[in-house]
Amino acid sequence: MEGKLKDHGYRATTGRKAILDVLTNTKKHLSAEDIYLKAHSDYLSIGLASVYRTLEILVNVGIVHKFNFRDRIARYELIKETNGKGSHHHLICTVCHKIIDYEDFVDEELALLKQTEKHLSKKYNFKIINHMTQYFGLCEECIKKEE
Amino acid sequence: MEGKLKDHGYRATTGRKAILDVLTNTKKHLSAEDIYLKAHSDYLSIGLASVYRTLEILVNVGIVHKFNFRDRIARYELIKETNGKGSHHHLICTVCHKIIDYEDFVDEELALLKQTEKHLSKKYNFKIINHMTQYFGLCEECIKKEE
DNA sequence: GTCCATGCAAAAGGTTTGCACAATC
DNA sequence: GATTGTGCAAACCTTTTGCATGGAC
Repeated sequence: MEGKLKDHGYRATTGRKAILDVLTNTKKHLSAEDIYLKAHSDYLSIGLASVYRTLEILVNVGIVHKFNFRDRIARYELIKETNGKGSHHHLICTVCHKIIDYEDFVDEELALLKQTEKHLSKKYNFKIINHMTQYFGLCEECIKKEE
Repeated sequence: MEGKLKDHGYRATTGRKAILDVLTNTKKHLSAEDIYLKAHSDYLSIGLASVYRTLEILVNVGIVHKFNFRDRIARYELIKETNGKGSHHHLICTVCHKIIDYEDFVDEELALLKQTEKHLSKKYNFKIINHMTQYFGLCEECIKKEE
């Protein structure tokens, strides 16, 4: 993964490695500040600005995916290359903003999405790199609270 | 549509009607500032803060959908009630940030999404209100530029 | 007439940028 | 040793909020 940085002419500095480490070893949907705080344990002097700069590079290089849910806080996660169904399927509660990742039923969904991808690529001459599906609605607790 | 405002206890003011008008009569993916600028032609004295306040209400009431693409600018569009396949399928170029809406192939896609929706609702006790699919990649022009 | 909505300006808060210093190759 | 990356603080820009005034019911 550090190799990918060097391939693109970027240096593999201690700070960047620390950030990659954080992304590798934690749950998803981390904000820049989350990453900044966690990276401190490995590498005390890192600054928030560098975290942002590194994340931008990682997104451009294709290692990291940047999300925007409903709020203005960007969230980041590693792109898993093992299969296409890693991570980008979410249930988002519009009341409490909780995010549930689901991994079920993704196989069948994926089959169709792949097919659609093929159609779309051809029709719009668009090179698809990845995708994201979001369902908006009410989570269990917020349904109860509404009653 | 104004009725829906009143049902929820909100007043149907001139400014709010102007905003609904803008949303009804323009293309999608408008930012708050876009709406603010366009609303000025109908209703000169409207302020940006009121646009934000109105948009928040419209989202809560379920008339408008709020999007976040890659940047920090929120975008808004009317929710079409006629069918489920109105609007929330996008191809997003990660280089030039162009957004292409596609309407093709949505029928089949929708069938599966609906099915997945049912499964997910049951499993997570989540009440799904709407969904969005985004494909990230490179648009035709940006592919050419890369060469 | 009461209460809600508005406009303006100021504040908030996530992200970006300028600059001198430090680290990498 | 040259160039790229970093930390800090200040700037930026979208969105939110406070408050006195205006408009809807």
